[in-house]
Amino acid sequence: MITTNLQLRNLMEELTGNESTGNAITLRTLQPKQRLIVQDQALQSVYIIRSGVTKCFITENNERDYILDFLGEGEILGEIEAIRHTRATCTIEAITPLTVYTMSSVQFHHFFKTLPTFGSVVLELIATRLARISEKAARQQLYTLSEILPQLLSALESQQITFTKQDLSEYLGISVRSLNRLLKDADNTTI
Amino acid sequence: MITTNLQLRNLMEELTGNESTGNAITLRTLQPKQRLIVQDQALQSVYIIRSGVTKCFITENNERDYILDFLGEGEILGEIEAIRHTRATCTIEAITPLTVYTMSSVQFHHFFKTLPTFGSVVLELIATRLARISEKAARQQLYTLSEILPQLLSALESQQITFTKQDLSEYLGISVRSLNRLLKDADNTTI
DNA sequence: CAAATTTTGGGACATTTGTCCCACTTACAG
DNA sequence: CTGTAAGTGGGACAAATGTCCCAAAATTTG
Repeated sequence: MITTNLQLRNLMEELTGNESTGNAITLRTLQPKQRLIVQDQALQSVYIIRSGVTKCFITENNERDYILDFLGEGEILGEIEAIRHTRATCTIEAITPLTVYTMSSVQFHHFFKTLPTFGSVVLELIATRLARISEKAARQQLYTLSEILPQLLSALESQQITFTKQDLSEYLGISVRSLNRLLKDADNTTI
Repeated sequence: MITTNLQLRNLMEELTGNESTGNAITLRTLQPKQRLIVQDQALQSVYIIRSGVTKCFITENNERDYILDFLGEGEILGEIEAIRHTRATCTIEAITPLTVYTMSSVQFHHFFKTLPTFGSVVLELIATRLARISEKAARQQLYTLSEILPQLLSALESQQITFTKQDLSEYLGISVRSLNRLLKDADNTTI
């Protein structure tokens, strides 16, 4: 539900404390609803979440949003854009108070090439994200929502934060109305 | 519609001809409907398409398939599994006669680390794939199919191969019946 | 604390999509 | 050439989802 990567979080903590790498990394804080990255914007930085949770979403031309994932501690942001030299493909918005490590895109490339641990952790993170989003897309197309909902609800219970119905429905790619209907029906069958 | 990566294809051609790297790469040929990778299977190799087209799909527990993408020349296969040390997350099936370059997963990691060009091309390819599948997922959730279909049809026209209705509907994540209905309606509005 | 705003819950109806089924065409093996 | 299988096209109905709308609850703000 909320992805994290403690390995990368710990590594960043280490790099920040290290004399030779620490001054390339700064910290930044955001409040809920503030946006770290805005779709179609050119980026100069790469971020790694130190604490807090964000939503990563795509806004289509019809102004509707689709939430790809909720990203938490140790997740990296803006790396796809740094690698591909493109504008932001999605928007990153804080849904809790947020602290991120910040480095320039150039520095990111430098770390990636010169620090084997950083390189392999980031590579694995991106590969994992690709697998996750692929599986999510498949699940959403192949199952009816009433089959997906129970999984989502149990995933929600183990989370410490609560999501708005709006966010949940955008994560599922359905309207709030449909989500409400499903939740009501789920209740009835449980009783 | 069909993704390709000529940069990687050319690079592989070069590496195959090169004395020091060539003997780590072999060629393999498949016929349409043959499977190069089967979901949940453990892999020992990484493949790069030399010629032909494949479909990359996920089979869910309800036996339905979702086609993530059609992969053509220069696309890499099995790299996610090599990076993450996991079993195959999807199945790769030839839909035309296919020739692939084959290398062991170990060799893949070695190339990635020691050949800067190979590393950066593969990294960029994976990043691009992540962006593509994210956009596809968003599009499928946020637009009605009648809005997506015209884009798909125009993409189809520029392709040299024809897809079965089955494949197209699995790419869209809908039933063949729905696809037929949409195609019929699209015709009527055009007339 | 009260007003204003956001969030939630749900009725009623339209639209979309799936399921089941059958007929017609096309490709291919014997 | 012929029978079988695979692929295509579509009717009829059921189920899922969206849209529009309104009211109650919760949250924020002055």
